[in-house]
Amino acid sequence: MKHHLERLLAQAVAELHRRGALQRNAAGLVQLQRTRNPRHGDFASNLALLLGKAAAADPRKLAADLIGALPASDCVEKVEIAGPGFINFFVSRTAWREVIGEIRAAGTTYGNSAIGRGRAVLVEFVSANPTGPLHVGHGRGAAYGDAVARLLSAAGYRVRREYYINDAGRQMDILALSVWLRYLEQCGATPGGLGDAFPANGYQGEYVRGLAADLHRQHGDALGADADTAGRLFANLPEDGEARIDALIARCKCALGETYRALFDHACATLVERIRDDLLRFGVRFDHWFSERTLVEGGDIERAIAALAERGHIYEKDGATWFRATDFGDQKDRAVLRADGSHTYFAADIAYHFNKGERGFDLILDVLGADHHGYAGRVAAAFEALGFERKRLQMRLVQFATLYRGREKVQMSTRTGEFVTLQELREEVGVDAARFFYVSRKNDQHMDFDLDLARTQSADNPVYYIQYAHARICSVFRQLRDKGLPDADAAAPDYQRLTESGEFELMQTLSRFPEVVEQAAGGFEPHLVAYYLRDLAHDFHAYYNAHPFLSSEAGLRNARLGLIDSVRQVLANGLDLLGVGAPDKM
RNA sequence: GGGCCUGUAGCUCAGCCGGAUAGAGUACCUGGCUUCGAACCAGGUGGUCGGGGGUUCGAGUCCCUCCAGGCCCGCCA
Repeated sequence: MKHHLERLLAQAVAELHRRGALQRNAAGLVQLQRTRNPRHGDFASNLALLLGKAAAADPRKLAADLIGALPASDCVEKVEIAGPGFINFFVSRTAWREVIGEIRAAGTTYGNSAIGRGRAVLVEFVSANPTGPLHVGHGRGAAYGDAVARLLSAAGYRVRREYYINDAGRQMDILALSVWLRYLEQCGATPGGLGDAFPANGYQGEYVRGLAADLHRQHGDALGADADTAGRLFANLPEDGEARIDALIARCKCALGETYRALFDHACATLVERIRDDLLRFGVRFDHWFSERTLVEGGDIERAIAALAERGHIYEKDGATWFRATDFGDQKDRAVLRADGSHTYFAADIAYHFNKGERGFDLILDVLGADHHGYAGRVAAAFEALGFERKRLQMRLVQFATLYRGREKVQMSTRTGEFVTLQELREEVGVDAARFFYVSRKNDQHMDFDLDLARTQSADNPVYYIQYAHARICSVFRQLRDKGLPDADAAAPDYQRLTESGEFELMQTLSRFPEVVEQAAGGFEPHLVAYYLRDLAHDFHAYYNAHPFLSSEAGLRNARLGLIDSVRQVLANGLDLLGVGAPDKM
């Protein structure tokens, strides 16, 4: 509907231009807006105001000329000039009624568009280090990234979801060490347990003991150390915490030799598998799990640095190798190779984005936690420095959800093991409620998540309000069958029978859905869909309370059933875009 | 010190490329089930859009400045 009217306006502009009444063909300026006030019609355009400004002409006269040049259309009841030069469109009732047939014909594809033109897009999200289970902070990135991916698919993009596994860094060594130390406890090599000897900056979560127990079941004491070795393990360690844990890692590698790799791999693979399973239960499926280690072992980091060097963006200083990020708008230059020749975390990410760029995606979207925002600038800088078009790489930051239990703020740290896992959240509030809550705020909006409230007030969650509308409609159709009434579509419904204002409000809201999806996809803003669905559910519930559907008069009944069936369809389509279910009954 | 995000009703938040009288939920008040599901609906109370200046036909929206909160600023990952 909106696009149709926009085309009419664009034709009017072209016509005026052809007649010489307009300096330039400003069809690109055409924009329509849904009105807030019904007295302003259904759609309004400020086109004459914009053109009047550019041409120093009287906007009201321009508006009159535009209206005069407007092609005839059955959709348009009347067109008016208002205020300083707005053009107000009043859409005919017949045109509104057509949306019902459109929706029912399109079914699950209603709302889809082709604005993506089949372009390939890579969406990378979550990408949490496999050093522990996912927690509620990761949940937001998962819900957001997946909803964006669904939106982009609906908008005609070819979408690939990817998870980047940081399986090569020091954090993973710390994890492996932590598991080994717990394993030594299992072997009885450290009588009474490690107590205070366990490094404070190691991973202290209970799941580490679980991994150690797995190892002990599989290997017995074979990966252990005798009491003497275990005793020497903690002798003469550096005072400093970071140096201390690095020394422990070195001793662990030394004690285990080649089997260190097996320990490391077991911990990593187990946690990745757990994360994958966790996300699947959350309704999120990735197409590809990209391992950082494949970059390291495949020589991709050297290649990426060489590519930067070839373009003159690399220099040496203090024995280290630097990327001149400041040439690309970053705050400071960044090290890629340390003085000892090892690569930095950033170097691996340059290689990863080099790889992403070379895979030929038209659009690359990184969904990052807000704590990585300082990091976004340097990645974008490197991407451009590698010769890629900067616009191809888009980043969206997801702000943290601050957790509360009542008034109390919940502190979270993977290392100390104090966190609420995604699994616990799922079990407490359910997938649908959690996902809807996560995406019902803008990604860059800080979020307070009160766990007590989420649990006790789950019935007040807007998601139930929307799902209830869907279930209610399904229930009406069940009633129809129970009463032995004929199928609503036995004869083609005559929607001319719909004349109530509540019915036209519903049709208008229904017709907005494709616009909402388009806008939400274009701006990576799933929250728009969440707000839209609440509006639609509200219009439906109001209609439900005002008018009976199962009227004894078949013509009116079938028309109304057709209308609410299209509401059901749009509710289901919208919820699906957010990864939320649309139950038949609740 | 620098950078990013945020500031809209008591609370939690929307507000599309600047558009007409700033909207929801929640809380509070008043009504509505003998009838398709009351997890619902109707009505009401509630606003200096953080402060100040600027741009213009028009500013919650753009620019400048100040204030407040969150996060980040390593040859860690």
